[in-house]
Amino acid sequence: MVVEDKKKKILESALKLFIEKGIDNTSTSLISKEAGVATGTLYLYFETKVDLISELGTSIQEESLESFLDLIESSVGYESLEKFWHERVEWGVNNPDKYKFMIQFKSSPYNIKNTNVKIPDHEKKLLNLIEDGIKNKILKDLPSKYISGFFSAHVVFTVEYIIQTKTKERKIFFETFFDGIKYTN
Amino acid sequence: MVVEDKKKKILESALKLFIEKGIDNTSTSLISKEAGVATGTLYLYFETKVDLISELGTSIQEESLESFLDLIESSVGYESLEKFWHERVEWGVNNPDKYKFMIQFKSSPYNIKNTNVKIPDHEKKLLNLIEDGIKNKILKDLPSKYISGFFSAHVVFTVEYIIQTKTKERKIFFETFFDGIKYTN
Amino acid sequence: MVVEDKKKKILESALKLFIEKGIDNTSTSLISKEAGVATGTLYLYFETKVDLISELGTSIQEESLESFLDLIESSVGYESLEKFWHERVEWGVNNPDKYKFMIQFKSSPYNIKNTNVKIPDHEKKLLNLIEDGIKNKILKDLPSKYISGFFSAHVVFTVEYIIQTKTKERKIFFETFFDGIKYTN
Amino acid sequence: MVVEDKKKKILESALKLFIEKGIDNTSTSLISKEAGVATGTLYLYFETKVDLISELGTSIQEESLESFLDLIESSVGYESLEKFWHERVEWGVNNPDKYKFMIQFKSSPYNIKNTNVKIPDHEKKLLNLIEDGIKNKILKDLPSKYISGFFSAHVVFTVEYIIQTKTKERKIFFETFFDGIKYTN
DNA sequence: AATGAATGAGCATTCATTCAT
DNA sequence: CATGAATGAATGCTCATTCAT
Repeated sequence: MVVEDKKKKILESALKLFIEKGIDNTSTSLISKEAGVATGTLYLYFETKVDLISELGTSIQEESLESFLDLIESSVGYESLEKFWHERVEWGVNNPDKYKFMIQFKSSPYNIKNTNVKIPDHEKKLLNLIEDGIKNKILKDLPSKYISGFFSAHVVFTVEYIIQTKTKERKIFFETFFDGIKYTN
Repeated sequence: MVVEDKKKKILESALKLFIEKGIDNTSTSLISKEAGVATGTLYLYFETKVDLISELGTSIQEESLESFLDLIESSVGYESLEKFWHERVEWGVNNPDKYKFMIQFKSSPYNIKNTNVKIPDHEKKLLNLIEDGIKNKILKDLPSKYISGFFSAHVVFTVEYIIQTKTKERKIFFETFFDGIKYTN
Repeated sequence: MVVEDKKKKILESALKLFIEKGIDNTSTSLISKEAGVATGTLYLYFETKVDLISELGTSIQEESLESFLDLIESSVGYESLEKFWHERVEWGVNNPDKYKFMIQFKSSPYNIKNTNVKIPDHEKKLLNLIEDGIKNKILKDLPSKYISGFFSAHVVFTVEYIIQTKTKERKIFFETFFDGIKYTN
Repeated sequence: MVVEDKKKKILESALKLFIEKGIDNTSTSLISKEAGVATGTLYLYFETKVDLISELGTSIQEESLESFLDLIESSVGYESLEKFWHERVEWGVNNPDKYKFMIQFKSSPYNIKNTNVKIPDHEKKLLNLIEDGIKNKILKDLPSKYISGFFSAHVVFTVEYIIQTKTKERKIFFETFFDGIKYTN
């Protein structure tokens, strides 16, 4: 219990500082100080700074996908896509720090995707659903990878917008995505 | 002339290395070596490493907007928006290094927006046009800031997609943006 | 009994690791792990790492002299010297790890000769015997300290040679020492 | 000139401290302080601490052999061997610090013999001479490696003895070596 | 302007030692 | 007696920056 608390505290401090100052401008000694532990203690829980970064990034990615995976079994249409979109946006809005770090981490050299199991899994499912949607003339005939990428980019942008403006709106934002990809004859 | 050439060489070397190895993993001495000048010479043109980074980021941002500003005088509609969008996307596709760095720089702790002059200027013009579009029922009644932000995010994502897939497609991608924001009754 | 077993286990583990990796590249926590005890346990038996090293060095030195002391009562001549020499060489050949460590320890900064009791004792006896030998024209008229030092150096070198070459020869090696110091008119 | 002075100063300081405190108990920052330069300066001249140690060890070994190599062409007998022996002993007595370090370095894990060219070269020559001596019944019929090793061990011991006692004697010491290996029927 | 040797604060990491359990 | 999590001083090394030439 207490042990896990200390590790948790270190991860939280790291997260906070990484967002504030950037990963490379945050020293391990500063993380320790922020977490209220000695410099050596950090190395009791993480072999290297890179390990700490990786574990933080991976654990947040997995956490962010937990609820998402439950939803992914249905078929694609306005409602199901909206549900997915909403779930992701809401997670980002409710976990702004983790969200910011996840974005930063994903495109960083520290993200050496190898132990990721869940993530490609969920991506594949989303792609399958999109391809179904295209076949069934619910979605435009675009590369499925373009649509899934667009989905992610749209979510990221919307999360940032909502955090900044603190707006309660959601539906109209989702529709800027869905109207862009829905099938029209 | 010769002086400016040296400064240019340093900026070019920095850009190349920043993309290759990341900003924080690129030492000033390595930049100097790559540029073929002495370590001290870099400090003749830039007070600090941060200044070099800022100047590089700002100059690329400005460069990317040069052509954009000329276009911005017209009125908003499918054609003019498509022109803007196309211009931005094409610049990104044709200057992938500068583009990558610009994205990286914008969300880095080094971008302490303060010396920006041109950028808010052009943003204001885009916002004005969007607001006109909303009033004239060409665009959906959304916050104009949301639309301009969506525009940028869509461009960024599309550039990345095009670079990765080397596709020649453009129009269908633009339409995923425009169909999302165009007025429908 | 059990207590002494634990201490013994620590000393044995330390010896093994010191030879394998060197004293300074062996951490106390590694010694503990090798000995199968907790890190803190080591400090129940030794105040500091230096104390552990000293005690190990001293105890091995004493052990190596145990048999030697029994022999030292006789008079100097080819046979008695050969007996001494042989005893020492054989102990080194049969205890190569302890021997290696002893040599290493003797010339290390950790050997701050102060607690030595037995050692000078035995050296004095050897010196007395040598001085008798000189008086009785059995040995060359050399400083007795030179002869006793030569004795030790010759033993050390020979032990190393025998370990490396695994030779069974002894007598001819002893004679390279004895012929060098025996009286000739 | 000045540059070489700085490097020389660092090597001298390192030598002094290595003997005083041992290699592993001497930090690079202490070496820098002793040499009167900044911590970073050391790394201008040596890539790593290990490189510094290696260069120091190798350069001293080579220096110690310079005069030795000239002598090695003659044939083996009392006089030539005495000349070799004397040369080596005198170098050790005149360079006590370098000598102590060389001994320490030779048997340390830092001596990864690979770039040594001169050293095995000279050893081979000495072995050849000894083998000639054995064939010509000048030396005892012992393994030539034993004799060459004995030579080195005898020199080392004698150097230590002379340094400690400050004696001027030489010839009688050499004879404790030569009488031990010379042919007798 | 240009050079590059020199600086020293700062970093990631280790490890002898302590102490609450 | 025994444990092992926790400590923090110390280490080897880097690098932005300076300055005498």
